[in-house]
Amino acid sequence: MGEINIKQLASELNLSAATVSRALRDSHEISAETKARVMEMAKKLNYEPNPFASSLRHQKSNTIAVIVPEVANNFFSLAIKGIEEVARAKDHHVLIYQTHESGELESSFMTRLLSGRVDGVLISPASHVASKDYFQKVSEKIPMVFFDRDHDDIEGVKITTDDYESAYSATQHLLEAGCKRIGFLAALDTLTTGKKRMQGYIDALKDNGLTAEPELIVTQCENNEPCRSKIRYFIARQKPDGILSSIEELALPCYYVCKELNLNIPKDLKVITYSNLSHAELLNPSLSTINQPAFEIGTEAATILFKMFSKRWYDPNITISLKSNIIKRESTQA
Amino acid sequence: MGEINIKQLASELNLSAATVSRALRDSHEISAETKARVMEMAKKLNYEPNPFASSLRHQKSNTIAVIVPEVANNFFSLAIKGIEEVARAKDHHVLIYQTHESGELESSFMTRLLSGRVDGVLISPASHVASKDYFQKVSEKIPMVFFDRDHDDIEGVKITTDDYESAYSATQHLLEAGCKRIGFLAALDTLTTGKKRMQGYIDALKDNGLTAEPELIVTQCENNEPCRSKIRYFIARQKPDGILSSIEELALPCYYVCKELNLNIPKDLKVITYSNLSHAELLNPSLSTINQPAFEIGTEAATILFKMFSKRWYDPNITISLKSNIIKRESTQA
DNA sequence: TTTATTTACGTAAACGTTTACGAATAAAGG
DNA sequence: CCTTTATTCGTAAACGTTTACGTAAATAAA
Repeated sequence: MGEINIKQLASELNLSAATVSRALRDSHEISAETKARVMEMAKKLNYEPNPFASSLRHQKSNTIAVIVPEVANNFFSLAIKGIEEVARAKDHHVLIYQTHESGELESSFMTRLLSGRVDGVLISPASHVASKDYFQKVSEKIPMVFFDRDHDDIEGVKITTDDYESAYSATQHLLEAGCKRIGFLAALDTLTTGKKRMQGYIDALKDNGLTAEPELIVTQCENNEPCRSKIRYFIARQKPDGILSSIEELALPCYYVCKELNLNIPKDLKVITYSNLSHAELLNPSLSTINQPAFEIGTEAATILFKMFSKRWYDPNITISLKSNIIKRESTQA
Repeated sequence: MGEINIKQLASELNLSAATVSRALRDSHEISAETKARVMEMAKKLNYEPNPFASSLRHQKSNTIAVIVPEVANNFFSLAIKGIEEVARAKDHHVLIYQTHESGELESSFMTRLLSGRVDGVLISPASHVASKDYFQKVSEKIPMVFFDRDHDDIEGVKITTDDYESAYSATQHLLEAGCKRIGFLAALDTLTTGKKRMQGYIDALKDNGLTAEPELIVTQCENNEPCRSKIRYFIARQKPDGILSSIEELALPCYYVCKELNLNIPKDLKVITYSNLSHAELLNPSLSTINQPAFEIGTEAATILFKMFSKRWYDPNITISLKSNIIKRESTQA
């Protein structure tokens, strides 16, 4: 580990470790002259204080944890970017954990964070839920903020987007583009996020005199290979003329499937999806998206976490909703 | 921080802290009966050992650092995914740092890691270089692996891809598709990575009886807004009929620019680029890519780092090159 | 001058673990 | 029976920092 410690540095200067420690933290108890001597020698010897000793003594880690389903995801990588930048400004370190949508893994990460390894947690929960006890347990001990995803039966500080409204608007948009038979590719249906998106879809249909038929809602279709064939079967069988996808990973397979089935987007099937694809405009056809402010969600969540650290945040149970941006492109053209 | 510590746990059991510690680590010095009692009570009281005390004592952190230019990037997020998975399997924690291509930031991160905060470092260096001393300084103290990017004048363990060969092949591919005037969008030219890509381009031209004309090489064009206008000017002025881009971020602007200039890809201009875009196939036209095995680079780099930890790796100066995959699509069709 | 206050530093304890060393008991060997 | 060895556990020191407390000298107030 680190080479030189504060005692060696102190003896080099004929000072006590206490004085050196205080000098380095610019304490008023130390003379300017001594401070200068200490600083110089510290730089000369490349002294770096041992963070574990420091954390042990202070009972704080200057570290936060970010728990996400996946890093390699347009939304989460952007959110993490935002989080890291805020943490950097606050001189904190960022630990990353991937759950791969597993509740068990998530539970294991969370409970192990109770050791004091981090001062706070930013989490976007896994969709496959085992137990939920650990959320409560952790948030009782250390500040915690949900971002993007959350459970409606868990209290906490939550940064989300306008999932209901955006799904409603997107459905409305499909209807206005002439769709009569709109399919919904569900995901995250164990989470508030997914439920709201579905409810927005259902209500928009209802408000337009239509009913959401169960056979038009595709569920249990996560990110793996059977997914595409399930979608192919759905499109071939149900012949929807519009699709609202609740995650990017389900929308892009539609493009491939339409090629296979010789269907034209948007003539035969219009597609709109939640997505943070930065180049949706370059797709063929360009893809209409519900774009979530991923970066801002990250910065906002992190900012609030730091406010919780400094007790400048008092509401333990609040949901802050940021606006998504619906961008209409060729894939939903009338 | 953590609520209960080992002393309280011990007193609860009428044992000494030492015994509890040993029991938890399954030491042979402790009777099976006692171990069981300890385990049970530890679970009951949700005991989590304080990692800082443990790290302080052991002089190891069970943590690795990943330093990258950006997290929100198709390549790096995939690499990080791979790294995290390997670290998970080894029960290590992963700290993330973004340099935003700044050498100063990178330097600051690196030198502060000398405190012992991490047992090893995985780094993909920033393109804007300040000094390079810190690479040497860090790698002398703790295991360090370069991935994807590196400096040719710095020794070390490096996981890269076949940059020279892939650039050569891509250029060859453009030539075979009929290009006579191939532009090169340079990036990372301070790094071995970028230099090799350019050399591959130059040599491929030379081997085909052509010379790389300076006005066909666009440099100093990083990821920001002036970038697109620079590319627009380049295409309008130099009228290349083929472009090899050394990073994804420079290739996609070509698509936008060609729309603006009413140029047809691939008829008027063929484009191929280094990229980890997962849906290059869906672009209009579908984009020919040099696909780097980002995930594998991540896992390979991490695996080697762990071998260095356990002294099962002896070569301090070696470059391991993984093969990139050139995927020819519509954007380079003859 | 004496006393009170300020300045500048040192001593030692504490943070929570781990582990070298030692000790007590039990089992085994003679 | 005594001695040796194995088993099981406790004591105390150590990891490197920080900080409450103490103290000596210098300065100010009386």
